[in-house]
Amino acid sequence: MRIALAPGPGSAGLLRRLRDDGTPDGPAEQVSDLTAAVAAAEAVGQVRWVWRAGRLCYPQLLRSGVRVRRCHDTELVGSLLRARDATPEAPGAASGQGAPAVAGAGQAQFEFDSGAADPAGELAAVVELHARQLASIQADAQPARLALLAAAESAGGLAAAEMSAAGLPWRADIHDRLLTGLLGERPPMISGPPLRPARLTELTAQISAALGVARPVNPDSPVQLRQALAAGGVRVSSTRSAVLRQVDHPVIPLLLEYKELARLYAANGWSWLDAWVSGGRFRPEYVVGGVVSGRWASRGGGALQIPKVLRQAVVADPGWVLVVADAAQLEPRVLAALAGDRSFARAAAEGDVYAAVASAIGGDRATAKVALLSAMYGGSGGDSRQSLALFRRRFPDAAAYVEHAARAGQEGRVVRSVLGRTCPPPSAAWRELTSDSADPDQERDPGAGAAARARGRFTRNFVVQASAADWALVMLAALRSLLTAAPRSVPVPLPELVFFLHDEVIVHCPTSQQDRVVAAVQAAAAEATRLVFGATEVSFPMTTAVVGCYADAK
DNA sequence: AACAGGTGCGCG
DNA sequence: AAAGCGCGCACCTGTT
Repeated sequence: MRIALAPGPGSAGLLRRLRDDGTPDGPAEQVSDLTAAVAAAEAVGQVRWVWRAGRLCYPQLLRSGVRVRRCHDTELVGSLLRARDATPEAPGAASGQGAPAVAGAGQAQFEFDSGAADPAGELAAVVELHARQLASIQADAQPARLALLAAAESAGGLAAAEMSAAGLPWRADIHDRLLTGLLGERPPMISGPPLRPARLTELTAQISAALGVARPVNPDSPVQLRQALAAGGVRVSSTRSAVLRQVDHPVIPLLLEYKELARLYAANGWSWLDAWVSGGRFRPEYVVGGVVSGRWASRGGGALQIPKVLRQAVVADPGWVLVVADAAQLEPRVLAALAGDRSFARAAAEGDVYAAVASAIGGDRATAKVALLSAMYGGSGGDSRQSLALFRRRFPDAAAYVEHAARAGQEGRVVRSVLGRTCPPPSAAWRELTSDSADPDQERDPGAGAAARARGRFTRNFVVQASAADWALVMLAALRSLLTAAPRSVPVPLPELVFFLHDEVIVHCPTSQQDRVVAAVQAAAAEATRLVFGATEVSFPMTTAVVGCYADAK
């Protein structure tokens, strides 16, 4: 059963039952307590809520303790369909001029036109959009796959809101102790230029002394630092750690230590703690579909870049544990399943893919890993050349799959993930830059080849990264539903999804539930593999660790 | 004072 | 000859 929903005014809202094709099945109904109405409908049966966006509608429900199982998120589905239908401007090959930008056919088709301050207007818009989106999915060349993607993306919207509401358990006291140990006491908050923690001040002085400069150098300034290094006879192309590490000079260890600590202080120091951790939880805001490949992004708090040292602060509540699960070597396995390469699929059938590839190409594991990464990322650096050639000879179908995607990108075409997520078309500037000139006298821009190859690397990687994101999203959706659907003879708090990062998920659960959660993770992975890739020899194992502290997972 | 773009580094 | 994919965020620098 589908029910369209529009919130407001206040705690009231509008509901309208829909048939499975999206047409209304009755009149719109006003309810005075929307949350209660949603809870009541969820208790009775399997509802798919049809709403403008979980991002907008769901947090309110969660605050009242109401969860929903399924939804159709017109905002998220709309952005999938817009990406699919986006058409680049006509190539400017003949004239060398970029053709004027023409809105793609689907450009305006899946958007909200009303500001929807009025619930009736929003409900009508939702109902109409939903029907149009269902029809558009049915008209796709691969309707079943796209429908799965739409459902998974919508479920992702639910999971994201639930994870933000639950929060990642975070011990501010441990974090604070860690900072103090590494940086010294927290600098007092005063007006004027911010004070540095003691350890950073100390290092700054030592760095200036080691460089023998009269005026103190600000190590945060690449310009100043490069000048000071040059004055000391050290010439570097940049002040990146990787570059500095190759230099032999007494100041280098000081600089490397400074960089590491300054980064921790700036990105995840006390201010971060004040801003993002409250009530023992870190509550990031996830942006579902925020990356073109379908990976999630985040807004504020740098949720997807928590440094490894801070994992010490992620500690389960008393009587609870963290189940940390990670899809092992996801991208190579995805390539194996995508490409239908028999030999490669056999290599990815179990165990360590890199080791299996190594024995197939007669090299060591590290070489095999470089070859695989080069195949998936488009690298061609000196060391990878030979191993990549071996890889291509031994696994021709896998190599051909990514090379085909690279060629499409270079030629300005788009590529799609296994479930039909489409990469963006090239920009007008790219087309302009790379278009062949009809005028033989006109110099071709020397950057044209580089731009074409860069797009080739992007689409080469897109088919793998986006298909991996498809798999992970379906896995997350399956896990979410397994965790909440589990029968509970004794009332025990439900396990909670608390973190998701590309190929890794953390569930916080009562200790008594840990075995069930681990089993659910494995079941979710198997389900995702079946739904996304059908019958395949490739396995997608998930490693799981049951720990009290995130830092103790692998 | 505010902004844009570059640099650098954290994560996968 | 140059060369790996995708992000978010903080700081610096030059400009308005």
